[in-house]
This record gives sequence, C-alpha cells and structure tokens, in this order.
Amino acid sequence: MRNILDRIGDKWTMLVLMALAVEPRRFGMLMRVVPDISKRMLTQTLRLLERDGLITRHVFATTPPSVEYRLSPLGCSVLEPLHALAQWAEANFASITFARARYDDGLGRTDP
Amino acid sequence: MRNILDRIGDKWTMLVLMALAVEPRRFGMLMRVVPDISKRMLTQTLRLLERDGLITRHVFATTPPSVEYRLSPLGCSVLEPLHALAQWAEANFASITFARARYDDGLGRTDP
DNA sequence: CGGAATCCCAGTTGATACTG
DNA sequence: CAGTATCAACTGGGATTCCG
Repeated sequence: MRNILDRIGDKWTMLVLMALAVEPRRFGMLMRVVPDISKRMLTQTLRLLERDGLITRHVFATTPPSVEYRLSPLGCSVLEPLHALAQWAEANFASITFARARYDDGLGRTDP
Repeated sequence: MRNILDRIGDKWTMLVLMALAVEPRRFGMLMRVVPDISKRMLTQTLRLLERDGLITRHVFATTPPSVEYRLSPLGCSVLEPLHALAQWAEANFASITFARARYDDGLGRTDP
C-alpha cells in the first residue's frame, strides 16, 4: 500500500494525471503541457502509470508515429481524491506561505 | 503551490501526519510507529511540517527531556483529503496489484 | 515523433558518533 | 531522550545520443 501512495505522491505523477484529466493527449503535447518535465521522466512516469492500469496507451501507425495516452476508469477514479487535495492546497496556500515566512524569520518558537 | 503538494507527497510526510492523527506523540514514539524511518529523516520531516504550520512542537523540561508533537488545526484539516486518498489506495489495492502483475508478465500491451 | 540506452553530476539519505 | 554534525554511499534525473 505504501507503494501505491509513493507512486501517486511522485513529483510528476499528479501533474501528468491532471493533464490527462482534461483530455487524452499525445506524448509531445504532454511535454509541452507539463512544466519542466524531461523526455526521460515523462516516459518513465507514463510507463509506471500504464503498469498500474491508471492510463492506457494507444499507438497510431502514422508517419511519423503518434501515441495517445488516456485515463482508464481506474485513473479517472483517482481524480476525485486528487482534486480534493489540490483544492486543500489552493485554499491553504496563503496560510502555509505565511507560516513559512514567520518560521524563517526565527519567530517560529515564540508563541503568537 | 507545487511546493505544497511536493511536501505532502514526500515519502515520510503522509506517514507522520497519519501517525499524529491518532494522537499527539513524542519523538521516540514516532520512530517506533513510522516504519523504517531514520532519526535524521524524522527530524527533518518534523521541522518542515512545523515550518508549514501543520504541526506544533511542545518541549517538556523533564529529565530526560521529552518533546511532543501534535497536529495544528491546519494539520487536522489536511487529514480529510489525505484519508480520501488513503481510502482510494486501499479500495483499489487489488486492482493495481493485479494490473502490475499482468504488465510484468508482458501481457500489458495485448488488449484484454 | 516517440522512446531506449548511456553517462554522469548533485542532491538525498543512512550510518555513525557526539551533545545538552 | 531528542536531537546535531559529519561523511560516505546511493540514486534520481538531466543531457546527450541513437533508433524505428
């Protein structure tokens, strides 16, 4: 079970899942949409997600070849808890930023 | 915002938060409860959580000294989305394990 | 275009020892 | 007990290169 959360909690996994939540996307498009991900990491992330059955891979024998990735039903089902977390992060962004700033000013230990 | 999710998605953060969700705990107790965490990593994780205002640190001037950590209101509020994710992981553990096994047997690409 | 293989550095982590 | 300090080891991931 730790394995599963580790995969979801991975640096890129959430971002890729979010990107695929919008619509199915091709490899190159994912590269453009997910900020700062390298080709290597994108490939790896996609493989692991495919392995876990969260996404499916569809090859089109065009020239040049194109590969489309889309969320499986299982992949869709994880979006709910994921969005809940993202919403929490957004809602508490200010509080956390403030807490960090205060802590970094050395005032963390003095009770407010 | 990526910063926040990165912190939550960290390997140990979730486990520590879950452990503190049960009840406030002292350092040594956390070491025992969180599997395989090293003293070093526990210290670091606690510092970062304290910095973000998710937990509070209470020192008791006993001999030997004891330090108790507990969730702040902000820390409590993150438990809901976190549990949602944990529940998802538990509910789909079997499916994912099965998907992995099939993929590792080289049957991942042949449509079912 | 999509992806595999190789190289290689930088940052993370674990072990160990020391302190208040 | 609850850390801090130091160093070695490991690993992730970027850059690069090549292939179908």
